[in-house]
Amino acid sequence: MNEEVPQAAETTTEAVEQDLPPRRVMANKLRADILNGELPPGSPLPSQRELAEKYGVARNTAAEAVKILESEGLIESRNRARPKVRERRRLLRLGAERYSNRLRNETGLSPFRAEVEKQGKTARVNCTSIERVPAPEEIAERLDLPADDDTVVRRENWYFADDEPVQVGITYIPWAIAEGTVLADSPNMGKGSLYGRFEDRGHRITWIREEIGSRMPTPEETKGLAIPAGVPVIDVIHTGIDQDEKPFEVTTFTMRADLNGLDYRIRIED
Amino acid sequence: MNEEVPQAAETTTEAVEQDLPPRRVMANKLRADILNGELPPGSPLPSQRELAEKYGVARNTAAEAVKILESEGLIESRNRARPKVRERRRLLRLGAERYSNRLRNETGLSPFRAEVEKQGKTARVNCTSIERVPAPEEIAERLDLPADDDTVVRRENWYFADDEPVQVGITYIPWAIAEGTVLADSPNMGKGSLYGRFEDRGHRITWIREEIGSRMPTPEETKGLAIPAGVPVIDVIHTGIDQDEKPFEVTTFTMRADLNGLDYRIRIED
DNA sequence: GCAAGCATCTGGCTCAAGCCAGTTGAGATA
DNA sequence: TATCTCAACTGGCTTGAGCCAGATGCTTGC
Repeated sequence: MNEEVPQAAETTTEAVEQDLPPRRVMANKLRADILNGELPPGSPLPSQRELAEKYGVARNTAAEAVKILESEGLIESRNRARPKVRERRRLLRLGAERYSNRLRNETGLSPFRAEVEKQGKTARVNCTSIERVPAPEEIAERLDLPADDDTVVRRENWYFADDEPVQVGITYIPWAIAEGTVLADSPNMGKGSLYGRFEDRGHRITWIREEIGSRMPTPEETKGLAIPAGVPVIDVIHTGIDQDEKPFEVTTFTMRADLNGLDYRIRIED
Repeated sequence: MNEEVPQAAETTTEAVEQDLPPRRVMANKLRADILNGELPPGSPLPSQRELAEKYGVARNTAAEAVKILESEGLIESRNRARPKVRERRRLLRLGAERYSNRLRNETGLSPFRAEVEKQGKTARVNCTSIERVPAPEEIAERLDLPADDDTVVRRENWYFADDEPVQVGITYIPWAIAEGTVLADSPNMGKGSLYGRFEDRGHRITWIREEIGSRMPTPEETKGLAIPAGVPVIDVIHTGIDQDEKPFEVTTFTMRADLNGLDYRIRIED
């Protein structure tokens, strides 16, 4: 490096520090390095001790700066190994077409499988429990259950793409519909999967309602879905509605937001 | 690879400490107190110094435990005041009906206003900039713009509910459509708002595509939307599509996830 | 060429001490 | 009664010291 070539404008740099505490200044500089490609995705950060020396702060402070970036989702640290700049993963895009009756009849696949395999990954679904329980209030409302008969079948499913857990779904089915069918007691749904069985019982999926929110995961979810720090979850309350406008099924999904997205095409009614 | 599928078990309490580091144990106990109502929403936490003494740890450690809960979105700390248990706010529920042509013609309101006022709040929208720019790649794709003519009007809007900033939207409109209309230069859209003007130009909104994701906010977003720690944002890439299946507008929304949710009712095609 | 063993390094976590700016509430003042 | 002042307190943040378990990489022995 020889002559000083004057910079144009400062697209980024020196708004970085303006009486901010050292850990913030440091975090800002590291963030800039990540965003401008100096620290490309996948590359390990320098050690805390090196960073501390480089920026003239205590190791503690350096660690805090790193933690800031971690909480922003820019950095991933695994156990006690070097933290790395997080790689942007390709999202699973979940649309409404996956519920299509035609698609189901043609492929015989469940909505999740259909979607994941379309995107070139390997799908796996684990049904971890099937129980008969009284419906939680939120669910009873959406299923229009009478107060004196709110028994539902609760089915818990874990969804994997390429052997990585990506979401959990809990399906609630009115007992009146599930009774005496595989819905009530078998993890194996057969051809056409869940919605095939609903159709057998006279409920053809015609509308869905999707209520979508996002929040930070609970500790249980963090553990169960192996969610890295700085990654939220997307919550979806999905209601299946049949040809007679009757809800026949509610599923609550909890999905890792770094691996899943939603993609809907919706007709606007006049 | 044996995936860990956690069980229900442990409805709540005493898995709390099992060789976890003190700050975790402490966080778990505090979390339990919050979830079981001992510390109701809105109530202030004891001071760090009190907590430290109560749990027999250094103040530093107590502060870290609090920070854990903050990052989970359970606690809100404002500047240098006592942290409080976060109150669950009512969500703005954004559906697709707000784009309805009939609704627009009847009320003359923009989609956001229609939705917010329906929910009994006061809506305000600030148009902070209108520029003519080349379309970012993501946008050009969705608008089907030819590479040699990718000029768009970029309109930045800030949305407030009851005077609180809840989302930002950036709308991109092909220059060919905006040229010579208020779309190109005026913050004031007139009756029927944005989509009224599109209709004037022969583009009646018929379909929308909504691509939804979630992530932690950038520092700019945190500042601009006054997002508390532990709250993610919901990203929506919204594409407006007309009666001829032509996209005529793309808007990217960034919304506070603690104040906004989405609620779609979607017809399943056979 | 390969596996096992081992010393080194790293991040996770805790502590005690301390400074500072902003919040808070009680009491004084108008 | 309403406003102002001010001292006490609070959380934010930093430091430097230190312990530990796990990751890492080199060396040794087969």
